[in-house]
Amino acid sequence: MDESKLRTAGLPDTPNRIERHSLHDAILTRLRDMIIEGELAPGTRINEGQVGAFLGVSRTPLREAIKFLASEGLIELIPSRGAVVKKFTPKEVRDMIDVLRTLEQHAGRRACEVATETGIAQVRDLHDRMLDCYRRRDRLAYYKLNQGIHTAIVALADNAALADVHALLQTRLKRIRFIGHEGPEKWASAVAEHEEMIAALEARDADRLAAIIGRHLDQAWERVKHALAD
Amino acid sequence: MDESKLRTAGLPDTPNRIERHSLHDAILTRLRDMIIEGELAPGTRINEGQVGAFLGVSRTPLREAIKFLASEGLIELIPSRGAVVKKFTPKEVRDMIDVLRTLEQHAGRRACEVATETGIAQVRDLHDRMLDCYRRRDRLAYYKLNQGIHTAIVALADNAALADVHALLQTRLKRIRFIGHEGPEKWASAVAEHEEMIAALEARDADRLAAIIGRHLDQAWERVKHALAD
DNA sequence: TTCAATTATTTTGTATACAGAATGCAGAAG
DNA sequence: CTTCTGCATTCTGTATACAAAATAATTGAA
Repeated sequence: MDESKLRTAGLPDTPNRIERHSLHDAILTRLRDMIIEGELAPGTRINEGQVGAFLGVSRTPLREAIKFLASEGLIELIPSRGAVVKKFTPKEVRDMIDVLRTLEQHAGRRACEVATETGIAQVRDLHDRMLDCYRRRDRLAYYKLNQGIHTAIVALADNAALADVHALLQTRLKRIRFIGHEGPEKWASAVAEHEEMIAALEARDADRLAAIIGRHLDQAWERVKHALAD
Repeated sequence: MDESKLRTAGLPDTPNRIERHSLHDAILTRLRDMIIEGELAPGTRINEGQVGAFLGVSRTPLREAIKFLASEGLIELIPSRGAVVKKFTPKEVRDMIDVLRTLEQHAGRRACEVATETGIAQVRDLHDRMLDCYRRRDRLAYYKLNQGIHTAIVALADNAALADVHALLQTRLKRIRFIGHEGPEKWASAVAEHEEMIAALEARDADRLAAIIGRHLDQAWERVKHALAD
């Protein structure tokens, strides 16, 4: 009796449910990663039978994942001819970065207004861990933390729509940034900029933060634009 | 010989291909409209069998459309429990409008720089047609042209990513705006603001245009916020 | 009567099957 | 040798079928 009562009454609205069907997300994430990491190169036609067999799933859930990624803009749907991995032109990349700058600047300003101290401290923490990766020259971990910091700053603005569109563009750019290997000197300056960003955020100096973010993303474009062929 | 030469050589890269398979887009558009127009109310669970039968298609393409709309943010996917029409909280709506303002202001500034005269003229044309609808009190046509003008201004900025994210938020807000019936006096002021917007654009006065867009979207929030219950 | 447990039904998730379109190839005509 | 046409194959688009999970209904017990 005690037990049953507990089970029905004591449960929170959303229990610690084990994600029963994560297969769908699994396919989605797997495909996305394959595109980002270049395993599926831009311009590649996605053969449903082949890829499905490779992932060990039938075409049905695979096609659903493809439709999802198409809406994300990573894949292009051509009627009766399937899906191809979207290939971004230099202008498109530049435009994405342009929008990203606008969004992050706005997020930064808002963050200066509404962020909690603990939230800012968490960003500082991420930054410290990123510095650590920089010192040990761990590029991949650095890269991930770098993205994480930008996402975290956007999150501080406490605006779901802002976070959504930012994540969307960030995802589309991931593959490009993955390629854009900057040299040591540029890497150092990028780290320095990050340090400035955090400082401005801690001082809640919105204008300064926005300016730094602007410069930071301009440099991101500089770093990346050379690696774009067609 | 002449004919064959013409056929093979004179053809443009992308011929006037009849869209053979528009069914997919048809389902997508139909579903989207059903959500926007409230035929599928927010919070409604989408029964695949039911809706599929209603639309006259099987569950397979329907599910694909649902996944697409889920990525657009109009539908929420709950594992093993299907899809529900996304219900936006007042804060979420406010946040969306906040981002929309940032995006449109940015677009406006860019448009002042890079827009062609003919492009601006086309916006003016849309505006004139909208005025016409206003005079004959044709709300639906007015509404559509209103959206079209905002989209057109964004398009003038010539930035695909910007247009993408703008369209995304615009779509999410469509249903809300569809509800937000403003009274005659507010309607008049909205029209006046539009007139100012076009004038600023024609003068390529970026700051003024941005200011007007800001006010315009603040008012959009004012108009809409009362209609939001939960 | 009320609550819990078990069963029945519905509904989602995935796989398979089939029809139609697109691609590739081979042979015939020029 | 080139080009066009017809055929075969491959691949996409859609429908159907089946398994597992979730929801509803029913029965039994306190």
